[in-house]
Amino acid sequence: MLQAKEVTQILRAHGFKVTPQRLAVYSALARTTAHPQAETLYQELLPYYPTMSLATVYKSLGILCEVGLVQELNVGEDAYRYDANTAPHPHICCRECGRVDDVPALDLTALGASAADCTGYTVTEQQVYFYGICPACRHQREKVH
Amino acid sequence: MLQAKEVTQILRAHGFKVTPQRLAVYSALARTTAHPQAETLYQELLPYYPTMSLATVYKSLGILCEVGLVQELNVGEDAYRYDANTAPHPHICCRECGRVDDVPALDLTALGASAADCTGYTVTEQQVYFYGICPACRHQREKVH
DNA sequence: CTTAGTGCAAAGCTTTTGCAATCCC
DNA sequence: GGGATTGCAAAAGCTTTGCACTAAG
Repeated sequence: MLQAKEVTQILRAHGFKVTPQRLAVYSALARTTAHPQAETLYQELLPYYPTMSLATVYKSLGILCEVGLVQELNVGEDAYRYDANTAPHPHICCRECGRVDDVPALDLTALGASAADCTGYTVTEQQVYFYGICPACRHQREKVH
Repeated sequence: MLQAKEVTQILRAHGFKVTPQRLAVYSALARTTAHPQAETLYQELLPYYPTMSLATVYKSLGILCEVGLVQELNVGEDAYRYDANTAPHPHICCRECGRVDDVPALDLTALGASAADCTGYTVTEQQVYFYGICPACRHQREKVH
């Protein structure tokens, strides 16, 4: 989670202007580990930035991705999710409640290398998604029976 | 790639009727390794099934996924892609031309187990996506310089 | 001051839905 | 024949776009 000052520098270095909206979107995203969708971020910011529009949230997220401050996830829902942790790490998604968590510290570099070997591609990025049932939903199920 | 007879059995076993449209969608998907989108399948089938509609393609794909004959991919595009190879295997996507290839034979079971350890989830599925430049696009680039 | 960014509404896409006609079993 | 399925058109949902106004540098 970077400070506003650092975000400012990075935006400027890429030729983008620094606006309260962009800082707010980054900061809201950096404060949570819930991997929110654009709409969710918008609803969170609205009380503090009453004139902000959903289109601006989308544009800001696009730029934050472009400068490498944010990454876009797609767990196979209707909408994208966003993550201010840009270190490559897997995500895990609950089929029951839809929550998305980080999976810490699995080393995936070897995987990427062997994928490059098999396919002849030059591999630059990777995304790993796991799906299952989160602890809370599992306990919920057990209670019912 | 299963024969029509086997597809028929599997659909019936799940209580679904067997229609020419469903068989055609499966067969088109089983014949290719290009991981097409619904629209692409629709365009391919249209000459042979002039009355088929895109909605039917979507509905058929949904049912084929449900009975385990097909899996849905999401490489982070606007649209879903589909794969008749339901064995869990990674995919690799070219950032330049958008093609999606299979990555054969990487063992991912250990990954899933350690993800379950880290997070407390019960892990049931996984999707691994690599991104980079495919051999054809790389050679194209070299030619230019 | 100049140019990029915001906010609004409208458009664009993919995917889903409602419903009458049709087809599978 | 009965009930699921098709095909069409319309709807729904997410994301992008065009444009006048505003604000950053």
